[in-house]
Amino acid sequence: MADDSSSPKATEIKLSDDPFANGDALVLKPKKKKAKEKSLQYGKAKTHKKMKTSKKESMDFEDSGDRRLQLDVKEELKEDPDFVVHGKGKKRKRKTDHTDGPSSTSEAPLLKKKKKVVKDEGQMNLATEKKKKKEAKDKVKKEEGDRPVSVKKKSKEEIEAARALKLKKKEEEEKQRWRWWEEEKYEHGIKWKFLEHKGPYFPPEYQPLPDDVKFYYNGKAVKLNPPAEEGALFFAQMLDHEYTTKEVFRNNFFRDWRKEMTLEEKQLITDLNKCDFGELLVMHKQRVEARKNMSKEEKQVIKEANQKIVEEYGFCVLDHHRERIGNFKIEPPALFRGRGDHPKQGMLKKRIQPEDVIINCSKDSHIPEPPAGHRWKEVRHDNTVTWLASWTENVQGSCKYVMLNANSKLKGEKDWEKYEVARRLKSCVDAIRAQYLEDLKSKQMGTRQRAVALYFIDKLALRAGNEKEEGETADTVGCCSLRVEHITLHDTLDGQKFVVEFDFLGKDCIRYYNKVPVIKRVFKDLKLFVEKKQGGDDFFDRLNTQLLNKHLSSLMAGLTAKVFRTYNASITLQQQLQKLTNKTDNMAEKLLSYNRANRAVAILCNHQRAPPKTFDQSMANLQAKIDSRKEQLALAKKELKQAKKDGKGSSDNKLLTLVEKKKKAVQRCEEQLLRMEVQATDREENKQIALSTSKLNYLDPRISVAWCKNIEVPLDKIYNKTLRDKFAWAIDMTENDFVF
DNA sequence: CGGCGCACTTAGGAGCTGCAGG
DNA sequence: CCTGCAGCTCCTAAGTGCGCCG
Repeated sequence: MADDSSSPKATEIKLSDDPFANGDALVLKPKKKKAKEKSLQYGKAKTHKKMKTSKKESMDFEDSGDRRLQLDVKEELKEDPDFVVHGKGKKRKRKTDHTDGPSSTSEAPLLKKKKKVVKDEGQMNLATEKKKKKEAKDKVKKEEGDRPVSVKKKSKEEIEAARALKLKKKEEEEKQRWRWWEEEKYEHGIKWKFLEHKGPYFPPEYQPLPDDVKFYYNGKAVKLNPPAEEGALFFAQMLDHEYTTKEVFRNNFFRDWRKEMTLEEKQLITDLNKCDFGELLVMHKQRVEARKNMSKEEKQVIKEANQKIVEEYGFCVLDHHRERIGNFKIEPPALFRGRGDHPKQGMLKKRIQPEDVIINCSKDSHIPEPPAGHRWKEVRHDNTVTWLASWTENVQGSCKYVMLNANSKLKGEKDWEKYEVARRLKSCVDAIRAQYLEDLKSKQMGTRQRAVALYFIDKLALRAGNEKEEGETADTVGCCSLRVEHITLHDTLDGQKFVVEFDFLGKDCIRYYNKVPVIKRVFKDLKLFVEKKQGGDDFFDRLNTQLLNKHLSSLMAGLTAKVFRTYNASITLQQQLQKLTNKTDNMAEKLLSYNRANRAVAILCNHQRAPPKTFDQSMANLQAKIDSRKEQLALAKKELKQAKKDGKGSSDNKLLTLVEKKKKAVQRCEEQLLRMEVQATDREENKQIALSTSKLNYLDPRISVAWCKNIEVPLDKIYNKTLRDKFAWAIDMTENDFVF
């Protein structure tokens, strides 16, 4: 397993045989897959029937699907004193090792000229790009025109009209789209020249409870003043959630809630356990129910009202173009829901007033009006930042921003740049790997630790792991903040040598569990690092993310720890797609292959999700459908046989057409069955894996676009509307021969 | 030169909705 | 025509990394 070179993670063995090692040599062609590729971790790419899933696909470092169990264990973990080790009473801050900064100069040649490179690559050949995209677009249009109209029984004309309208709208939209990627970039640091907007949208004021809904304390009805009452309602609404059973949540809530009470109320209400929110909860449920049961017309009215709000507040004008704002609504007050064991869960997140909000826009724009009777905290005109409004949130004291939608120029350009940086890493990753392998032997402890950390980041796609203030957030770690207790070293394990077992909570308290064979030198270093340390001690005591990133930026301009995640994710997708897909596959198989390639990335990046609540049920339903279809197929086959028999020797046309008909029926049945089986496989494999995060944030869209073009899969089979909007730049500029 | 705050990306879950399939 | 649920949108928390300041 360990030496499976097809693994996206098996970097140390790949240093020399990386198929992409010499840059552009390799072109992603729609041809057959190479016959002699080593079998990849996902097992059979081809056997669509009976893909028995899960076990086979485990990645090389992963111990037979262990990661799959993680979510189930999450709860237990919280109670397990051996796992959750709390810090030791102070901020986790480290002394830095001064003796071996990233001063080494030998890497210098790696960096070449920066900035320029990105720019040139980005802007290159505007003319040809333009031409090509034009052709591509024409082609699309033609194909759409040729497609036969779906033949439903209903009024064909209506359908036709609707279709035409849709197409027209699409064209319209396309015409309106700002093709910013064809324009010159602004000078460094300038984000816009003109910005105008209406300011954020504030949530509605609190509406006091009707008189017949009462809160009780100690059995007696108490009418609370509105702010306290609002707090009570927040808590009541969450009563069915397990949050409200947690001690920390309850204590935090109660403390903050009391701050909203009048002196009298405060004196009376001293014990949360004596509070009865029952009627509030009932009312809440009734309201939810009522909303659900609204008539179509009522719903339509609400929908239209919302659209009006979006129309008014949801857009801004940025450099002559109307752009969608991502989050124009101020976050309404609520109880803070931190993830995992968050020390601040249950605290009251206060209502934001215009007086808390800073507005950012052009001086010469129409300055947004604050709501009547209010003022803004400040109006500034800073075109070196991308936000339109900001405020400070009271629970964590952090800043919140109103920013543009992902399909905007500002976001898109940054995204494009991100992938270009990752592509530049591709061209020098071999040298960087060689360097850190060398550094594993350094005399400087700091350098060694840096090398090992890089090895993990590169091979396992770990996050950088910034320091966190203790007591402010849940106890989670990344690479640099790993502690001794998160790692177990096995000289041998299950027949493999030098196995490192990781078990820690990462971002969003998602558990990372993995058993990884490492090279001997790394293993030796790891042993060295843990000497004389306790479980709660930092694993890399001479390293932090600043040091690491400083070193990385000396190797390549713009290189930081997170670039490795982007790079390894994208390169993995590209490699897997090439291995898994066949042009001769049918559509369902192609899509399964795409999902599997996507899945390889999601597993690498540890993107998990809670299994859908209805997973087992819906799986069983699907299986039932498959079974009944199988019966149908058997029946159809029998009928075909019969028809053939009857028709043999006869020249009766009726009989012959009957045979043909039956043949078709069998075929159709088979196709449907296959499609369902593929779907079942896909769904099963995806039980606890979230594909969306990597699709949205890590996979260079040009890889997917080129794949679609090459293998003749319509793009909307893999990208929904949002994704197509976000990646419009890539869809527009990518040719079949794109190589990441 | 390290600590901190700001700006921006990445993340999973809740809740809604539209449509496939009965 | 109804309904269940997959897939989407929305929401906001939780990361990364940079640059400023003392």
